[in-house]
Amino acid sequence: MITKKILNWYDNNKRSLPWRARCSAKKKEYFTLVSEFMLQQTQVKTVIPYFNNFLKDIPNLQSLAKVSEAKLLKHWQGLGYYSRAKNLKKSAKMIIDNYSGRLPNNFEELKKLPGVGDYTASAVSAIAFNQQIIPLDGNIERVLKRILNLKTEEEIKKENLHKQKKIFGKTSRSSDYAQALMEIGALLCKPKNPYCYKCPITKNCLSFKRKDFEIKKKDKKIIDKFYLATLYKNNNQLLLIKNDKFKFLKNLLIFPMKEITQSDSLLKSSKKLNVKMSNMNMNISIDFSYIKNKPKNGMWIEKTKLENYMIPTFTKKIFASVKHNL
DNA sequence: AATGCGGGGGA
DNA sequence: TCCCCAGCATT
Repeated sequence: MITKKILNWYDNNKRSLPWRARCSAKKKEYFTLVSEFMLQQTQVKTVIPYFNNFLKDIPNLQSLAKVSEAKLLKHWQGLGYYSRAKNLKKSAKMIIDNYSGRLPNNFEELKKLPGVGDYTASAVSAIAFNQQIIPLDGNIERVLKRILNLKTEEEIKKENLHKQKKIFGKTSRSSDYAQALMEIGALLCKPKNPYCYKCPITKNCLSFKRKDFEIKKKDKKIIDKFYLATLYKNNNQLLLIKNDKFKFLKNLLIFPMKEITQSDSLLKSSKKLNVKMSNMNMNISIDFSYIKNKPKNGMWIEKTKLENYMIPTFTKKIFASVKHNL
């Protein structure tokens, strides 16, 4: 039985993670909520120190609901996806106001919390409340695709993956089982060079049988975009503006810039730079100039103090690549 | 159904 | 370099 093999492997091989520490039910709920928010698109190894620091300073739902924005973001600094932090705090407030300070124990109610989608609602249901539900994260998705050797567009659709989850069977240890499946994905059934020789379920695995471990995923198109950024300089200061023009980095600080064509980009630039952002590739040409036609809503920032502001990595990258010319 | 959101780690 | 990570919200 696949369920038993997986749980047995998990019992002998699971990592010791801070949010897996034995504790009261109430604390378990809080641990699960915080860790699941932090783990959204972020590796376990990265999250561990953040989780520990967070819990030291913000030990329960009540303190989280009252924490200052500055302190909250400070704890999140470097994790990325900062709206997760704000949503986590909002969720804490809602749980206190609407659910008497205890997490709702079912998928539908959990999904009403901001920042909680299908995955997190399923994961919390299973992990904190031992509900018979298997979350579909990147790890379990990969394990499923490997076991069934799913390849075609039809086969790898989310809807079909949710159907196929039934091959994992049922167990009364739903909390452990959800974590066990993710653990197998993370530790053994890796995207490349999976450790099949350690895997407890190779006998059930079609990819193993066929010796075909390639994972089929929807192909994302990468678009090249070309921009001309202008560095306005005034003594020690550089001009940044609040971005209300481009769809990315909304309301955050960027250098004044405009989109240009590829041929223009080839012609006019004193310096060229490639910046990768999200799934966009951007080719940025930098133009240097002194004060002229200052854009509206500009913000002069002393270049040595650039680091003190909340500035997106995108802008920092451009700055870093040109600062020796200033 | 696509796309934007950040940043880090590993090959 | 490129790929992926215990995804979510918006369009």
